Amino acid sequence: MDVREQLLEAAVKVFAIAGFRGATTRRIAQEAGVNEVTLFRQFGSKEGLILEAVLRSVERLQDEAVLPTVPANPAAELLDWTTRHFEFVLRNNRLIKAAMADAQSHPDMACIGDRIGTSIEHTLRAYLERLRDAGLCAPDVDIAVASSVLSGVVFADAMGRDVHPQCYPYSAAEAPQRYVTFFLRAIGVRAVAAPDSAPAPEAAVHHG
Amino acid sequence: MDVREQLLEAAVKVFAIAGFRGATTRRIAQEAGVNEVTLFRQFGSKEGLILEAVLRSVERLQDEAVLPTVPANPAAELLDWTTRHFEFVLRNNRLIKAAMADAQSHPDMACIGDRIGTSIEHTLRAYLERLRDAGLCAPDVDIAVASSVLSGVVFADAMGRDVHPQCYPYSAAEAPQRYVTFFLRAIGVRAVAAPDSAPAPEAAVHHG
DNA sequence: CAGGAATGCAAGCAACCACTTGCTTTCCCT
DNA sequence: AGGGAAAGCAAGTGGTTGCTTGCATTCCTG
Repeated sequence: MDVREQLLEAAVKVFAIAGFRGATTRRIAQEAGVNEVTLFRQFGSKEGLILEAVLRSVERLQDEAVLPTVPANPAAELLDWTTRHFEFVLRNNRLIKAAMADAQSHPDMACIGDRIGTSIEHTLRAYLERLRDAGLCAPDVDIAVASSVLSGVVFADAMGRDVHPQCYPYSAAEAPQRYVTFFLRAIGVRAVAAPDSAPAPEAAVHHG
Repeated sequence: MDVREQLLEAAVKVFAIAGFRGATTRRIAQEAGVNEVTLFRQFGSKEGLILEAVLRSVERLQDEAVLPTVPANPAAELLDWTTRHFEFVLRNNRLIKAAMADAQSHPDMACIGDRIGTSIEHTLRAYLERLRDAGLCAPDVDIAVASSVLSGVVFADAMGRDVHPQCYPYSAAEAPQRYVTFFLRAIGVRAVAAPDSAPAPEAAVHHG
């Protein structure tokens, strides 16, 4: 494997654990199995390395969770999005925490929050608007609030489950299903109606 | 004002901005308008100071948001709790971010997350259980999920509104009302309360 | 095989860090 | 007024950090 690649991987790893100040060049180089001098020869400075590493790490996983352009099976589609989004935030738990904390003194780091924000904006909220326009949920639902609620509970769970687990008596595996069930009821989506248009991608939701 | 007090206030302030490693003793002392040596004479070490400062700061606000033992007006009571909790997290936005990030390398710092968690556990969730037992909401609501949803959206909004404001087209002032309205509908609480028991829900928020 | 580029290694530099020491000054209490 | 505790001040100590330098080694290519 390339030396640059090893350094980039080690940089995100150490940064997620120790933050910007705690991620020393010696530690990153050791983690990468590379001499510290090579780090500076390749990236010029610690800042250059960490910034490039975090940016690349964010870009790589921008589109893991997607939603269809035209809603067919809200229950299954929202469960799929919620599960993927939840697992993504859970997997990058520490990286997100570190980036959020360092974003103040290091504004370029805010990209990760911005990326997640625009992702939610352009997928979940747009989907919910189409859902409402298609008459598949209650017509008077506040879409912006609904979007914030679903993405918010997913974010809070993924960020806080390890810190205060007493708030989450259900496992991480079943959390998305529970949130989606609650959410569907909140926005007035019927338990699945088998429409004539499209069959259900997954038989995850039982019939009513 | 006491020198200890000045140092404790300066410590939380600087820690919230710069994190544990970034909060140097020189900077804290300067922010407090106190000689650096006094810091060590009073608290022994940087760790002792910051830990005591953060702990005290957390304890101070554990009792800001409360809920009644016996539910009377769910809409007003939940709006009051949500508003106070939201304003608390919003006000301590950066402190929470810094503590979350440093909690990994500094386990004693995790108390802030733990404190918030138990606060939610012992106030909101217990309240919702009583609400259900009193027949004031739908009987089949998943209380743990409902509690996570309301506290989650409040947390996510307060933590992310400054980073990706495009997700929050409504102002911070009206956010609690919107979330509570959405939430009440989700758990099946009727919009009405007895007109003689309490006036408009907004009246319960200010003038405390 | 020759030569240049990339990497490793040892050492070091200036800055900053938490923390200490010795001494002077201020302030409070009787 | 006087004595002791608390605070300020200047200087310094050992350790760490980002980054550099000089040189030996490896590796790839023509």
